[in-house]
Amino acid sequence: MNNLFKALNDPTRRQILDLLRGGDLNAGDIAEQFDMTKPSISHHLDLLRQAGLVEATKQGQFINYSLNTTVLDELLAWLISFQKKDEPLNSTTKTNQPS
Amino acid sequence: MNNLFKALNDPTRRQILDLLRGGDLNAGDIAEQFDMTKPSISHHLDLLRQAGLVEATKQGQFINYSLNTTVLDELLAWLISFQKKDEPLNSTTKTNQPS
DNA sequence: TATATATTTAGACATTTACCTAATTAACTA
DNA sequence: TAGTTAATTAGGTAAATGTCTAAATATATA
Repeated sequence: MNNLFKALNDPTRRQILDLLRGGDLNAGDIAEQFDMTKPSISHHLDLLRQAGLVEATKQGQFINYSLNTTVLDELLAWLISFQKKDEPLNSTTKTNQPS
Repeated sequence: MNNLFKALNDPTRRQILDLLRGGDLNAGDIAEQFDMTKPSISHHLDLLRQAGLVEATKQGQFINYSLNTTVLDELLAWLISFQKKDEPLNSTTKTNQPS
């Protein structure tokens, strides 16, 4: 989870993920969307890859990046468990009801 | 979202959230659970508070910390939207079916 | 083969982060 | 009121982070 949270803790990287929802892109096309140098974007892509959020596949001289959301499942499960554990385990406990 | 991701991007802070699932605790009781000084924990609690993940209420000389999971809803929605957008918008598109 | 293009790697730098110790603030209690 | 306890604030430090420029690598093409 550490790499995942680290990867998500940056607006540029989250924007990259959002971009890739529209379909695969190569590194250059991604870099074009940001006011930042290619090496910087390359670094961000590397962190996303380390977290398993994107996959990089070489296609000739280009490198294609695609989204991989399966890693997010773990995070999703963690979040959902919070919503649940917020209530007492015993579901017979009275909660506020409209009278 | 920035403060939220920042707050979650630290194992100690995530452990504090996990701790608070068991019920409210004051700063000292939280600090006791970690091999770290009180000022350091105080700092972590501050970041969690800034993100809206915990609420601090003074009770005499103690400060009570309680979990607030409503902030996680936003993150949850963001994550779920990823799971969806991964598939083409058009739901009539053929997917792999067992033959 | 020489040149151009796509991308990464290397190295430097400023900022942020996580931690510590020491000092401060606030509240309780003998 | 003096002393103790709970917690934060202040200030310092080492490590991590995000960015840049310059150099390197790999592929394509004239």
